[in-house]
Amino acid sequence: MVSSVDVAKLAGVSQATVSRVLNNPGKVNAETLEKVNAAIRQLNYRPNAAARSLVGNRSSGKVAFVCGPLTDPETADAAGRTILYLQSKGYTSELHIQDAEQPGKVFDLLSQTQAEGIVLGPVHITREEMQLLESSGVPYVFCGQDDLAAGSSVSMDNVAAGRLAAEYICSREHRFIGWIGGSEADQRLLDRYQGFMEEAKANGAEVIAAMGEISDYDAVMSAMMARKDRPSALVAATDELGARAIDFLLAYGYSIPGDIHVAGIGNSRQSSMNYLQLTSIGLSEDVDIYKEAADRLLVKIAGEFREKIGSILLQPELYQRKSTGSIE
Amino acid sequence: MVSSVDVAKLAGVSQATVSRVLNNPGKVNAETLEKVNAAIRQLNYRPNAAARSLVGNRSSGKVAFVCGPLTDPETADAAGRTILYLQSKGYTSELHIQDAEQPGKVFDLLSQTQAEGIVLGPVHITREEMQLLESSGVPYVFCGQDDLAAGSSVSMDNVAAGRLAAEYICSREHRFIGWIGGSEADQRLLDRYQGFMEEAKANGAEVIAAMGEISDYDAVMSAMMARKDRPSALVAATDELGARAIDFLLAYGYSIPGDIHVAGIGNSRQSSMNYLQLTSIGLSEDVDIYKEAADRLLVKIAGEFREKIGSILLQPELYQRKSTGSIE
DNA sequence: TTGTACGCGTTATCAG
DNA sequence: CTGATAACGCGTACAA
Repeated sequence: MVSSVDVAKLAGVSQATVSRVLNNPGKVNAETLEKVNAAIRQLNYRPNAAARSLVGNRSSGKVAFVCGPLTDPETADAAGRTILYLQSKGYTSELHIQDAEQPGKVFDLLSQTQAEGIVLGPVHITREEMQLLESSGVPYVFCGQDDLAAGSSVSMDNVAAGRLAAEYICSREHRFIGWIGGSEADQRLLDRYQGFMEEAKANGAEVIAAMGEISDYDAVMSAMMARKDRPSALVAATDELGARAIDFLLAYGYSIPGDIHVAGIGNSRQSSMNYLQLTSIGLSEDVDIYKEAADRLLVKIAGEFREKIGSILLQPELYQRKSTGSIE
Repeated sequence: MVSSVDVAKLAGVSQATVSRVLNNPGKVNAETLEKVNAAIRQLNYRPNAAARSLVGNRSSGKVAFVCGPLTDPETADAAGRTILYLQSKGYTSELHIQDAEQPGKVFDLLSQTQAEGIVLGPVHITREEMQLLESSGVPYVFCGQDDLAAGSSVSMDNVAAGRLAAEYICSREHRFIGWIGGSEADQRLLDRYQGFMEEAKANGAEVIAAMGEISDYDAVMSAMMARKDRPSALVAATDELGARAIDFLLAYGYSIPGDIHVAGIGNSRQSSMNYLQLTSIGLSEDVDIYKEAADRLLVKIAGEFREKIGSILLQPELYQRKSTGSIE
């Protein structure tokens, strides 16, 4: 590694002068400045950020964002918004993606991060990993799912969303309902499932639940639709799963909503597309929980005291679209 | 900031012992270990990563990925795949998103990065910024667009894709064709546009081109479809733009492909969804240019010599789907 | 097993 | 305007 000392040697000046050229070019003789810059170019010198932040005791300017695979448009949107917002605040984000096969691994790399704070998106996290995170002392914020501990989180009320979905579907006279649950490793989905089952049971509806990884998706759908008492409506735990359900159903010759109704949860951008028109339970597009979460994290980072910042739990609403027979 | 010295003081040991507790707990007396750990907890101590990397002169284990907004599913997919793959190789990725309003800003933060290498996805980069990047000495790889300089890149042949799109559409007897170009700040799109125009002209077709930011999308589409000689087919520079075009057309009462044909470029996952069925020119889903690009970057990082690694330019193929009247 | 002492690359404070 | 020199927080020989 080429250091400022090397540059200084080549330029025939002291290391301090090199430092000045970098930080206070105005306070340096034009002639020496040129000499030093030439040496910098010649050696391909890059100041070492680690050393810089060490002496300056300045912040690393880095934040970590943890989430699931970006193939889910909702997740991608979450990551994109958060990172872009943090960038505008001068922070660089590192993205940690949880792999369905080794969900815990993401926290290993995370523990080695020099990020000043962590935004936890929709990921699966065990109590134990929470403990580790908590004890690490790094400020963190949950976004999209409730905080298991009593930290701070900004999220839609996932249980309520599940309940609302069941309530709506039952009000449409469906008695046999399919639930497409997605990965069991996602706390959001479990919450939604819980709310959904509660309300469905209260309404006397029968639910056929299918949980599973996205990779088995076709098998899950086939198994559900092959039954004699096939459901008249499908509720998916996310819009992406709902979209995939529609994709599957179309491939198998079903018409929607003619043959079967489909609804999702999340009210993502794609759900409102005219070619999809997926009824969904979620938050308004105006609500930016990611910006909110990022702001909270920045407050935590800045705060000398580890203040308790309460959680925000937003109530979801119903967005009726064509996939459940409603004309918008 | 609480340092290992503070911990040492509180625990009544030397700083070196604290360091050992952290890195070699086995080589420390169980009793002292407990004492030190208690102090660590009490003070909420976190080792300073900057200092750590400074002394160890160890690699940062970080790679930067630069791309456009993740709202484009293709981009999100690119980022997700790359990051996940790099994670499996033990690297942490920082994600730099180019903002359409300040395209150059992303390189500012990038230049301060401690990353060992950079993957440049679909972004707009000026010659000047390329120079800066090149002279910084950080290994980099282009992915998804050709390298402006003669570095190394892994990409679909975007010009060929545009040409193929034009060739196909013209073969379907369309004479008035609309081109939805997206942002002018994306080199990929400009390449595709160039190829498209060449081939369209060669076939004697008339093209109405609409470039513009995604935010003006509705206006662009309205302007195009309001013309008396409205196009009978639309070709979009990306599948995402194609999907949006279809969304717009459906909202305005058009039927696809009945009233108008639509094609995209990229062959993204969403284009093959049954609810969208967007004809597209692109690479097979099997081809993982991101893994390939990441591998090349890792070779560059590892290599003592800055070897010249040639570029890969993959030839796109046509994927006919319902949006151009083809039954798959 | 533990402590001492040094150096990593940089910035900042002094003298000169 | 420039050059020594002292930190910054940590890992690690080496000595005890």
